[in-house]
Amino acid sequence: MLSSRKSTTPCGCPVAAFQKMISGKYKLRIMWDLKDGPLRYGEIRTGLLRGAEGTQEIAPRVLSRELKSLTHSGLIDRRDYGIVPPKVEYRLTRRGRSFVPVISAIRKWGARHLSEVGDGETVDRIAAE
Amino acid sequence: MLSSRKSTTPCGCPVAAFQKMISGKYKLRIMWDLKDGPLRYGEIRTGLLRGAEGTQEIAPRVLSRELKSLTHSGLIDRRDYGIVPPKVEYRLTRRGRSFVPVISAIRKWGARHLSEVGDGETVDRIAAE
DNA sequence: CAGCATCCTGCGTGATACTG
DNA sequence: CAGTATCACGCAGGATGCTG
Repeated sequence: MLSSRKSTTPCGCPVAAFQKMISGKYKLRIMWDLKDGPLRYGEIRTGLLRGAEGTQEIAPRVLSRELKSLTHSGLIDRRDYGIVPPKVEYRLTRRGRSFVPVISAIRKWGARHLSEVGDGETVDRIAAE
Repeated sequence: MLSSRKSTTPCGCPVAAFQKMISGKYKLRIMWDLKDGPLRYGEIRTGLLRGAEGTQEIAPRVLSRELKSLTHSGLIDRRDYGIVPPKVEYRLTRRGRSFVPVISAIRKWGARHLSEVGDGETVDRIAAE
């Protein structure tokens, strides 16, 4: 039954596409860190550890996955210097750069409306409109 | 040392908080649909089906979860009319409303840079900066 | 240094059936 | 109508250990 074809993202929800594209805990952070210029694999890794003291090290497998995904999405570009010891840099593509403002918007909103809530714990319902 | 406090979401990543808050396939879409005014449970459900032909019906459990999560996050408000047959409306809170522009930014970016890519399938790497 | 190979686990998501 | 109760499954994400 039509399982083969899903035609995902019909047209009514670029949001869904967006969500899939940046799904993953680190993608947005990676892009944000990259906005200041190219970074090497290790630098990205280190960067992701800042502000995450409880966290151990990011599993290489995971980081690698994220980077590949972003590369595949055309948001970042991988530059391998092909030397030893290895040196690989990641940088935002044009498309990726165009996305930075969006992340910026998200961060600004977060800064104003979440302050430091975010962990998923009781947001002290300010709800009541 | 510098902080015995775990201080989740240290400060360097409101993005992470944001991601958690809107994690879930429908949250953003729900909010977007809600921007035009209050909707009932069933209406939201129906709305989510638009543009998702391969998709079956959204599992009540899932939708319920999303709605609770959003309510808990203070982005939407649940209004139970307490009558039979049941009538419940969901609407954006002030905070939720403030978030709409962000979604808008996402949609705009998506419309311009993803068109209809999103499925996760070969984005035909436009990469090369 | 920049990864890849393997195993394991939690939870987000879906499907179905039932209720106030 | 607006949900809750169960069962099941795929996959993101973490932990090691190894390599060119």
